[in-house]
Amino acid sequence: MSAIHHHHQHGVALHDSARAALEAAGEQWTDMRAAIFAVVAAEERPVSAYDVADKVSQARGKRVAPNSVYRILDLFVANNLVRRIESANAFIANSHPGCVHDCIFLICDSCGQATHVDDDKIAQNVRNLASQTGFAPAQPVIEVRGTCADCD
Amino acid sequence: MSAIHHHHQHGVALHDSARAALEAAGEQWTDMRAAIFAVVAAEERPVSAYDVADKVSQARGKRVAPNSVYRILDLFVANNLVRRIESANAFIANSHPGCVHDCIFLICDSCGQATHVDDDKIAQNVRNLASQTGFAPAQPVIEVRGTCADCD
DNA sequence: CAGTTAAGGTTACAACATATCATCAACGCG
DNA sequence: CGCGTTGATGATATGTTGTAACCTTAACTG
Ligand SMILES: [Zn+2]
Ligand SMILES: [Zn+2]
Ligand SMILES: [Zn+2]
Ligand SMILES: [Zn+2]
Repeated sequence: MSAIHHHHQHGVALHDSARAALEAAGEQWTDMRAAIFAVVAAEERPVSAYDVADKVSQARGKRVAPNSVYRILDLFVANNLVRRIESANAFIANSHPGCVHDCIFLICDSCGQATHVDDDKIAQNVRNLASQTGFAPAQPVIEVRGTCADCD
Repeated sequence: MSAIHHHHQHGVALHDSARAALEAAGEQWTDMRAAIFAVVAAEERPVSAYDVADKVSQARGKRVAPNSVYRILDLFVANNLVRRIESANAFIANSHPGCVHDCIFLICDSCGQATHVDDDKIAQNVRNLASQTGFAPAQPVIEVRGTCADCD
């Protein structure tokens, strides 16, 4: 495997790996959780928790409070099903739930699309740099704002 | 100059370079701007715009609305006097206003302290990675959450 | 002087996030 | 069965972060 890779999973396959990953962690895959994951996974761009709340409310024909959405998104983030995009205060489905990386996201300032790339070498360099100064890195945040190929 | 460096400026010196950088950009260094810069520069941790508003209000004995603070912080960020820490929704003074880098910040989840490091090689690798996919990088965001040496 | 610009004030509102307590279903067990 | 426990979600309130719209003032310009 090269240090740089790129991978995707769509629709049912992604849903299934997400469910498997969550259940492997001893958590339940409930209807509510499935609905929230579906909404996040349907988007190529990061979605805000409030957007998720609106969409899930529509899908279920019943108001779902942001509060409940945050609870579940936090659970997803903790279990690597979803990643938080710090520079957008928003969330995006992890295209490879079982597999843990210090992910790098390229976020288009024009269309909002986020591309997920992993480069373990860069991530390791960042962690090493932090360690050199006596800092114990827990979670590198590497996001690149710019313009995607389509919007260029 | 090594690719990795680390530098600081304090008190009057920092204030002076900030002023010089802003004026070189054709902007004014007003009392309000000086007061806001002073508040941000006095902290080793990222401060929220609302914290700045409170502190500046105290310092001037007159309420300053967050709105005004945001206006000026945005100007500072645009001119590289202050950096925004995306993962904290907060701001920190740039320790080297004249000098442009893709800065890397190490933010302690325990005490909140942020350390500013520059490593042009890592930053360049991140930009190159983005470019390889056809993405035009404008602004890499590289922040590391973790625990500082003091809190360890 | 009138016209223009830049800085900042005032008010209102929108977007993002958390805290607290209540409800309900599922499960284990005497 | 009745009962206590746990985990998931609901309801409501509140806190924090960020923007929009419009106004006032001071300075500079012709
Ligand atoms: Zn991967
Ligand atoms: Zn785009
Ligand atoms: Zn530097
Ligand atoms: Zn610390």
